[in-house]
Amino acid sequence: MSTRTVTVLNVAEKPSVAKSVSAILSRNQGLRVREGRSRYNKIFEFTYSIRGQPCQMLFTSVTGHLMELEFEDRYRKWHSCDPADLYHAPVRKFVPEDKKDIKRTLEEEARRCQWLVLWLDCDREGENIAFEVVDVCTAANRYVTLKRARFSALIDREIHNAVQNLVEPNKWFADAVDARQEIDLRIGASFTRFQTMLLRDAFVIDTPTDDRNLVLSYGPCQFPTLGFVVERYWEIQAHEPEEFWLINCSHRSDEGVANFSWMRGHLFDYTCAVIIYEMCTEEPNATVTNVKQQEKLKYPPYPLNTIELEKRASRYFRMSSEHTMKVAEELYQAGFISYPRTETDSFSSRTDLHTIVQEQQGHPEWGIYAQRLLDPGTGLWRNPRSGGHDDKAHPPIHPTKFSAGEAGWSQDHRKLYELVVRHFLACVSKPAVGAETIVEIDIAGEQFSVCGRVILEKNYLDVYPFESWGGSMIPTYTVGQQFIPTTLTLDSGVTRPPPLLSEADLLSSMDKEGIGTDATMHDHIKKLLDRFYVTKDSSTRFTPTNLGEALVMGYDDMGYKLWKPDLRAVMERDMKSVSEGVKSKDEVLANSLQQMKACFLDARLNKVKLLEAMGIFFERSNRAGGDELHATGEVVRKCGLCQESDMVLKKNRDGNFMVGCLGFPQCRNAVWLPGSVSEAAVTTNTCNICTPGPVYLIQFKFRQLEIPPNYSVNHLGCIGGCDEVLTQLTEICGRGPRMPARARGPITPTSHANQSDTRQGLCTNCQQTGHSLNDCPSQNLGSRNAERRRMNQHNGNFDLHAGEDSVSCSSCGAPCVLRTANTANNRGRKFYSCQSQECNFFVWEDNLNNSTGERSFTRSNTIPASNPGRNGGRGRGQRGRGSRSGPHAATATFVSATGDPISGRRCFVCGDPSHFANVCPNRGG
DNA sequence: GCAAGGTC
Repeated sequence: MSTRTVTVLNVAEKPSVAKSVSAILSRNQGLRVREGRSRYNKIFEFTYSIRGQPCQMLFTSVTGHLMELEFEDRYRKWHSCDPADLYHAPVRKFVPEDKKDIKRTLEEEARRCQWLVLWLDCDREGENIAFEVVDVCTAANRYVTLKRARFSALIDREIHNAVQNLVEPNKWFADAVDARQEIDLRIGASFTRFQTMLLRDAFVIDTPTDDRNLVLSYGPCQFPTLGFVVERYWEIQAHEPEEFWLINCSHRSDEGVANFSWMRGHLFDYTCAVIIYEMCTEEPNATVTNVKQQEKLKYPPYPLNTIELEKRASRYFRMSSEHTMKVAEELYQAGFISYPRTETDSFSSRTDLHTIVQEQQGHPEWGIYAQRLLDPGTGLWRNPRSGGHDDKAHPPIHPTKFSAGEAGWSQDHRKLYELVVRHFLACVSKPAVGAETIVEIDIAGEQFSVCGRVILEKNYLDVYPFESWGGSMIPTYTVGQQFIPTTLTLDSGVTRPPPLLSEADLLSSMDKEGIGTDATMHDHIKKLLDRFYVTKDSSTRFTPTNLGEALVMGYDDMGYKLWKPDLRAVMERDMKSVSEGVKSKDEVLANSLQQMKACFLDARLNKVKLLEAMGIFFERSNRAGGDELHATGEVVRKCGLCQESDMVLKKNRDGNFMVGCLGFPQCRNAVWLPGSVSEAAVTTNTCNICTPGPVYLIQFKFRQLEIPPNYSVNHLGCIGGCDEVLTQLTEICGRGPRMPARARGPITPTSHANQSDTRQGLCTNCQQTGHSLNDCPSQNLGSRNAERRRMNQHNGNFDLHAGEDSVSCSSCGAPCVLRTANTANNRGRKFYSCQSQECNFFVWEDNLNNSTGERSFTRSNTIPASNPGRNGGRGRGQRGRGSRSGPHAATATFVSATGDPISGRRCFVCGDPSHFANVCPNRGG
């Protein structure tokens, strides 16, 4: 061991780490600081001893990556080569202009050093940056000795331990990043050039930018992010509202009101609901069967990491994630909050949490709370929970300096600082405590329940007003107590589509699927907005633009998952293999690029899919010569929306008919016609109902196999809104162009609030353009259609291929045919349908067999046997007489749980076929 | 003019 002092160049990934580590190692003794070439990256100097070796330590930093990857010059220009060449064009790493000063500092300092110690973040990117630093330093001084400091937190013990146990840099980690960079560059550049050059000039793309400057970028992170937005949008469009029924019960006493909920939730079968409701109203006496009292805790949030900060700022303040990170960065630079880019959501046991709280005691708004927190007598303190993530480099985001507001702060600086402080104080507080009482009652064998809650201690909620926990008082009940409900109603509702994705939803999806990193997610979201792929409304919800939807649709029609997270997931797995030494960088690169090139070439062969998808939304540009997709058709009426142009009948390339406004794209009024239309021609006959006229009638011919048997193949119809046949067939068969085929995966009925803001001009009832929900022509038909569905459950597209398994209709005796439903909710489900056009009988096949599952619970024509007590011989004489064996009827007779045949057309109280029992005037009570 | 990843 030489006793001669060696000079050691230490390099951290960012200035803050250089400063912290220098302070720890020098113990703030003899620490000097001087300027480097870069104004942000200072150089700290102090003496230290590494394993007995006296060292003159120089500590500086970079700012993230020092180098970028680019194609060689001759491939840089867009028209310099075929985009497919970019999969093998030579690439090089270089130091960009704005990093040259850091490079010069490293070169100058390296020349006078014997050792180089790499203090970059201990993750893959950090390891890669370490090798960039090594490249620069060894080019200036090839004799320098390389060492890596491996640390897991910026705390004394870790740092001293790291410097006394220096290791070798990990090439595998760095290789993994090299592979990722190269794949991202080649895929991104090739697809971006391809789709931009293919589409930009071929269509009139109405974006706020000059067409010539429009870039239709593709990237392995931005496209899956776009995919999340489009997928949700399609889910909303494919949603078929479904009517459901539920029984509500309330009870008012001297102590207040209790609103009981039906424990079945709701039923989709009206007849079932009516039967049960009937039983309840006939024996309305309620018996309290259970009173459950329990203490409930509402826990404070986990310590704050980047994604959570972005999500909460979006939810509480509607700040964009990009703006949040900008403001957080400024607060960090000014020393008010800790480092804002961190995955960590648990505090190290060594963090001095009390001191952080102490600093906040003087704040006019939360100072008192901080004082209470520190007073052991209050018992308010509780050690923070662990969220389970630790990036080993930074603590959770927390306040680092007291402020009651600074002169230069904007409202957003104040809000974000307040969020960070209140979140921190909440984390070290006790959970809120509530007392919950759940009361269950039985009415005629049906169970109902209500929950009351009293907040006993607010605790953390006192300092965290962003979260709330509602209390609700209910009267006192005892088991066995009986009462007559104040109200007992049969109510209806309709399933709603899920809402558009909010910024917080989007961040969650990206986080879950591994798209981007905590430091880049907001960039990808911003990129979608900058590229005009999506728009964001005032409640931070995202809608794809026509451009965004068309691009995703084009690749989807090719059958590629380029807009799904899968590609990124595969790359992530490959990177992991490289970083573990399981695969080599070259192997992964060769394999991955070969596959992606094949995919690229295939996509280019199938470019017509992209063109077709774009053609649905955009006019062909004259620049590209001609407009084959929008040939002018016959005039049907004057457009009621723009009141300028004519609406004409058109046939799209995919064979579907529509009536669209010639003012397109300025006016987007359109009526989509049923997908089952095979021929359509405008006649000279006019409608004498629809205004403003004239509205010319259209002679339609439908494909027989695609419409229910009780509809005629030929139909003279009106698109003005008066034509119920057309409306029904549109509902049954789906609209022509695209939406029915877009429903991906099961669409779960949800009860979210009505869609407030979908794409402009799109009706939320029928999803067509040209009118709003309020004046939707299908709106008033909705209830009639629901009624029709109840009467005649032929609510599907029918495939008449399976005719052999026939049974006799129990209603009229005619043969029944086994068919397959083709609606979104029942696609593939078999049912028997009577062949007689006069008879409406049908029964689901799985109700005849012993099928099980939720579907039979919610949509079955028989009452589920979830409540066997109901058949206990109560009610009117005939009820309970039935020979029902299990949850499903064993014969083709359409029966209720009680065994009663159900005609579906008469009132159960008076037998009158003109109404149902819930509105029967003879029902009484 | 293209990606995504660091960071001021």
